[in-house]
Amino acid sequence: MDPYAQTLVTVDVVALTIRGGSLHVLLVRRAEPPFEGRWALPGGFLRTFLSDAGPEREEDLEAAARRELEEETGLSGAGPVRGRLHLEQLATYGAPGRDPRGRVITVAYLAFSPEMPDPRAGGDAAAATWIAVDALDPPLAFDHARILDDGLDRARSKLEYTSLATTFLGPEFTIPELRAVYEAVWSEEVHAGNFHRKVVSAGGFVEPTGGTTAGGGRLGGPRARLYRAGRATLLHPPLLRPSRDRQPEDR
Amino acid sequence: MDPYAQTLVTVDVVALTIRGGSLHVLLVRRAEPPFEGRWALPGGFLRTFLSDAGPEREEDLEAAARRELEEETGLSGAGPVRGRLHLEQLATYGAPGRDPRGRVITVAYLAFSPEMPDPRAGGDAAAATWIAVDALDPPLAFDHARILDDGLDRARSKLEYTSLATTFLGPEFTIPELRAVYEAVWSEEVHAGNFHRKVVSAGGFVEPTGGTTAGGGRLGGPRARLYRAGRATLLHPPLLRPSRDRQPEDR
DNA sequence: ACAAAAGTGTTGTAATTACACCCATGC
DNA sequence: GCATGGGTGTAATTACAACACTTTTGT
Repeated sequence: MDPYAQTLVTVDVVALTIRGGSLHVLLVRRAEPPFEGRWALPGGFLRTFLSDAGPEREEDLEAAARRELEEETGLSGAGPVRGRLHLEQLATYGAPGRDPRGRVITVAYLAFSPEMPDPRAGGDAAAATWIAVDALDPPLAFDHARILDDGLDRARSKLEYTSLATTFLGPEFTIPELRAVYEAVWSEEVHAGNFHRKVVSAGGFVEPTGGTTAGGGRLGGPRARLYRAGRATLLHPPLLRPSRDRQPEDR
Repeated sequence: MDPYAQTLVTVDVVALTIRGGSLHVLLVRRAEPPFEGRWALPGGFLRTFLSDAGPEREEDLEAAARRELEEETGLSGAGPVRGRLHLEQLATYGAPGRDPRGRVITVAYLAFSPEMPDPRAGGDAAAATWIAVDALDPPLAFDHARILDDGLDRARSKLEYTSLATTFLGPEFTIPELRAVYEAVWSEEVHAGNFHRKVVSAGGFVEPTGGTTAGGGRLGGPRARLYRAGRATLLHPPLLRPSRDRQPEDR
C-alpha cells in the first residue's frame, strides 16, 4: 500500500449580504499562521468522531457551514435572520499545495442573508467583518480569492433565473429595494420601470401585502407598495442582465 | 481535543454518453462489500501521499476523476475520445452514515463523452458497463442514485444554455444528430424545423464544414449537412425545453 | 410511387427594450 | 415650486411555436 497521508476536510462559506446598497462578503482575519493577519473566508474543519459514536453524532456538510456562520456572526436560523438565510453548496477545492499544512479538501458553501449588523461578540468572531466586495484590496488567504470569485459568479447568475434575490431582504420589501439587490450584485443599473413590470408579472416571484412604505428617508416620490416573497423558486422567463459576457457557471 | 476519526475522500464520476439514441450512464458492479454485487458509480479514493513527497506528487480532484474513468473504460484524453471528453465538478456528498465503512466525503464529477464501445479489458473493469438510464431497476450502492439524479438534472439544464451537447458527438455531426442528443437527454421530442433554425442561427454554436452525410442507414430524406462545434460555450438566447412549465399564479 | 426526413417560409403571439408620461411626496 | 422617484402606457423590435411546404433520398 502506498504511504497515504491524512486528508483534512474543511467547510468554508462565502456569505454575502447587502449593506448600504453595496454587496458585502463576510471575512475573518486569521489569527495564526499560515496567512496570519490576512483576510479569509470563515470556515473550519469538519467535525468527525470515532466511528463508535455512531452516525448520529457526525456533522453534515451543510450543518458544518451553518455552524461556522453561527460561530462567527450569530447568523443562525434564529436571531434577526429568522429563517431567511439561503445556503447552498458552491464547489469543492482540492488542488495539491493549496494549504501548506497538508492535503486539505475544502467544501465551499454560498450564503445569502438580509442586511446584518456588524458581528460583535463571540470568541474568535472579534475579527469578523462585512467587507464590500469592490473594496477588497489585500489578497485573501489560501485560494479564497478564487472561491470568492466563484461564489460571486454563482450569485450573479442565480439572480437571473431564480427568485433568490428576495433572500437578501426582510420579510417585506418594495420593488425598488428588490431592484437595488440586483444592482448591487450585478454592479449594473437596471431599468426601473421595466424591472417593476417584469417582477410583478412573473408568476409567484412576489405577492403584494397591501401595505405601502411609511415614507421618510428618501428624497421624494410616492410611497412604494410592499411585497413579500412568493412561492416560485424558478423564474419563467428569467431576468437577463444587460451584459452579455457572462462566464459559464454551474446550474 | 475531540476524538477525531479519519475522513476519507473519494472521487466518483457520473459519466454519460448516448448509445443507440438513448442516454447511458457508466456503472461498475461492486466486487466487495459493502453493497457487494450492486451497481455503483465508478470512483475511488483520492490519492494522497506523505507530505514530504511534495505537492507535485499529489493528485488534483479532477485528475482523480479522469484517472477513474480511464481505469474503468480507457476513456482517456487519448483513445477514441480524442479530447472530446467534458468533465466538470458536480457536487460533494458528505452526509453521516452514507458509507458504512466510516466518514466518507465524495466529490462527484459529471462527464459527457461521444458514443463509446463497451468497456472490455483492464483489470477490475470487466464489471463496467454502459446502462440506459431509463432501464435502471436495481437500486444503486450507497447514495449513488441521488448523485446520478443530480447529474442528470445538471446535464438537462446545461444543454439549455451551453453548447455542451456537442461533446456527446464526434468532431463532425449533423443537426439531426445534435437534436437526437437533446431528445435523449431531455426524454422529449424536439421540433425538428425550429431546432434546426435556432441552432444554426445561434452564433458560434455550430459551424458548417461544407460536407454532407454519405447517405445510407436512414430510411429516406435528403443528405444532411455536416457541422463541427463552434467556439461559443454559452448560448444566447438559451434553448428552452418545452416541458419547463410555468409556475401557477394569478394572472 | 411512396414514405421518411432535411431544411425553409410564414404567421400569430409573447417577451424585451426604450421611450414618454402621470402623479405622490419631501424639501 | 421643484426635484425625486414609483408606477404605468405605448410602440418598435426581436424571439418563439406551430404549421405548411419543398426537396431529396431509400425502398
